[in-house]
Amino acid sequence: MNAAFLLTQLGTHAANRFAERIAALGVSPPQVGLLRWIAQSPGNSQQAMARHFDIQPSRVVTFVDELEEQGLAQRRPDPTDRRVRIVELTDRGQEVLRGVREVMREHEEEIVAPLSAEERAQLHELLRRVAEEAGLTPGVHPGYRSLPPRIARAN
Amino acid sequence: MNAAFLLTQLGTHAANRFAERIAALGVSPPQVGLLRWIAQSPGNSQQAMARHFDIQPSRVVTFVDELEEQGLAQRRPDPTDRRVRIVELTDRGQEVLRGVREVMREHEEEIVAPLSAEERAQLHELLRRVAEEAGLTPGVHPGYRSLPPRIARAN
DNA sequence: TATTGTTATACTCTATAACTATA
DNA sequence: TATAGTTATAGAGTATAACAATA
Repeated sequence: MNAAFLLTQLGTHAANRFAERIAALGVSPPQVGLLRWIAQSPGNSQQAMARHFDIQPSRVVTFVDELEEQGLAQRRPDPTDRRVRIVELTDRGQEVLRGVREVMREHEEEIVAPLSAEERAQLHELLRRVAEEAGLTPGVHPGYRSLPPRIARAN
Repeated sequence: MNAAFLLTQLGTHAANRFAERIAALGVSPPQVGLLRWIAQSPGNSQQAMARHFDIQPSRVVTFVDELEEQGLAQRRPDPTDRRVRIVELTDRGQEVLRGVREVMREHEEEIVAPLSAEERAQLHELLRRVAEEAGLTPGVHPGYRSLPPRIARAN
């Protein structure tokens, strides 16, 4: 079992566990990504969101529709360009986001549970360097675009 | 960016890169998983395969169909139980598997490229312990069952 | 003419259940 | 009555292209 396979295996495991945890808050992993980004970069359009996450604009529509239906975000017209719809969090969305942050802390603790404080720092630094070399955008999940999302993978 | 998120992000990246590499050999990630398992545990039924990978028997049918159409594996009747179909590799399947192993070495080298030999050993050991604590079956990819396989994840 | 957001459509992956042939 | 393999069906997730409103 080489490091690349362990990364794939653990990455999927971590994503699955996180999805289970936030399901209790009524949100999905991509919704969490959007909530966090909306909070951090307020006043942005859906196009900006599509560019940031490198997804299709039509998918942004679906995600924002979901957030709106759940009362976590709302669309607002841009006063300077009537084509644009600015997306912002509702009070309830900010509340859910606080819950998400707590879940993230619990999740992190669970994943690195078997490691000492020193080992955690070591792992973090090694992963950070590998991610940097791979050219990954900090905070943005690369998704599964080119990957047939099936189960019985060897790597 | 905590370790859990880095694992998710890097795991997806590694899986995507591996899928790209083996696409040149004409096989998909799950096909690689099956090829390797068939080679390592010869004479097994499709049911055994479904149990090992924890997937539905109906999916095994699809995967083995694909392998057969590509001439990489073939079904053979079990002499002791006429319900059972034993799956084995063809010569061409074994040849492709050798290519897959070479690709795995190249892939591993690419992922850990920025690390020294000592750091690679460190990372491997840390990942191994985390995977063990998480209860992951060695060599079996956990898949994306409970995870909405979308792109804009926060974790 | 280009851009924002939206809708429509098709395609892939997956889970479930029903079916057949054997045991 | 249970099991191995298969087929059929429906549901998610995704990509693509076309569209209306606006710039």
